[in-house]
Amino acid sequence: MAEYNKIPLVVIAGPTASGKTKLAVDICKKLNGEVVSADSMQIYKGMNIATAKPTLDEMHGIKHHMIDFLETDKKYSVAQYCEQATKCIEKIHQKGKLPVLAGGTGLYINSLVENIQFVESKTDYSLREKLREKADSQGAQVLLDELDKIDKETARNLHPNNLGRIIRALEIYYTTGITMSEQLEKSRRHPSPYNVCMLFLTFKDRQVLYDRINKRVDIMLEKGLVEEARGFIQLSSKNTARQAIGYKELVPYFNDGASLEDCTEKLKRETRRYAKRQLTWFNRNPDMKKIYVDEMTEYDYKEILDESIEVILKTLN
RNA sequence: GCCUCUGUAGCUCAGUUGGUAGAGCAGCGGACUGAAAAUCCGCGUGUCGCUGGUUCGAUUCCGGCCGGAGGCA
Repeated sequence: MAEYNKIPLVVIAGPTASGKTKLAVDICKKLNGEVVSADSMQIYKGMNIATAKPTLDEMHGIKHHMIDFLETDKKYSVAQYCEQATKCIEKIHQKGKLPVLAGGTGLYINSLVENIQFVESKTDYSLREKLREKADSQGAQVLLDELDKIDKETARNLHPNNLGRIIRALEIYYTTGITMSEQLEKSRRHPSPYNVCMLFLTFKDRQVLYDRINKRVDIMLEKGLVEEARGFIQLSSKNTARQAIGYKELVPYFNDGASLEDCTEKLKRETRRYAKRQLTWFNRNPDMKKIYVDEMTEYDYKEILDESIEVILKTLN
């Protein structure tokens, strides 16, 4: 039931190529909303084709936030995302409009909706570097043992191969004095300010989603993905933007004479795997209302939209 | 037409001196709090082409059939 002191918020989650962009725009048109993107790659300027960033045409005059604002050599993080997106949502609400959070980055969506409070201190890259060197010379197990003495609970849940997480857990302790598990508990002390309705676009038949993905990659190529990629593969692999699916898979084509066909296959496969990880992420959230889009052709689309609107109105009012 | 090779997981292939089988890739499941389109963990999913025979027991040995590749004509 609605709570009057909370900000109404619609969330549209789903794997890549499930139709989030279109649905978000149509919901905004019907309910006087604005889109807030929750996508870790669409934030970057110029990365348009590979990220399937909505075009002006596709936006239909609906305002989109949190896309296309960051230089590709800049790093970004969940914490920054939550800070910026939260402000966006407040502003939209103050204007009397409905914020519609749409995207495929599960971590961003959850952290924002659940109002996760991140640690105050900034990322300590030099400390990370030191810890990484230690792992290189003495093995990751040494770091995990070190963590185990500090924070048994977190250490138990980490595999020695997952070095990045081990380092992060140590970083939190060494820079703030509190352990990762304490921080996890602390991060949830603030209740969510949102009266939220979450829709999850998903598929009964996985193959239908995979077919859509394969087709979409072909369309991206027709739109000039190769040319776009040419401009980004020079980025250092340290850059977040360089991790986008659609560029790194084409590197062998540019540099090592691999065939475009082979790279395209790889690109499709990586996109499918990514979609699977997204499904895993969203599936575990029981608060999301599943909408099966298997038959989301132009013909049935109206039904999906109508159902979405109905669920939203019922949940938010 | 004859000869040779070959048929095992979705694909490429290993293997069982006869006790119903295992690698890589693909796939599936999961985790996720400052990299998250990232990172990491777990899981063989199988009428061993079909059909007779020998055998306590055949995917394995033998015969026939079917499919594929090559050679000789």
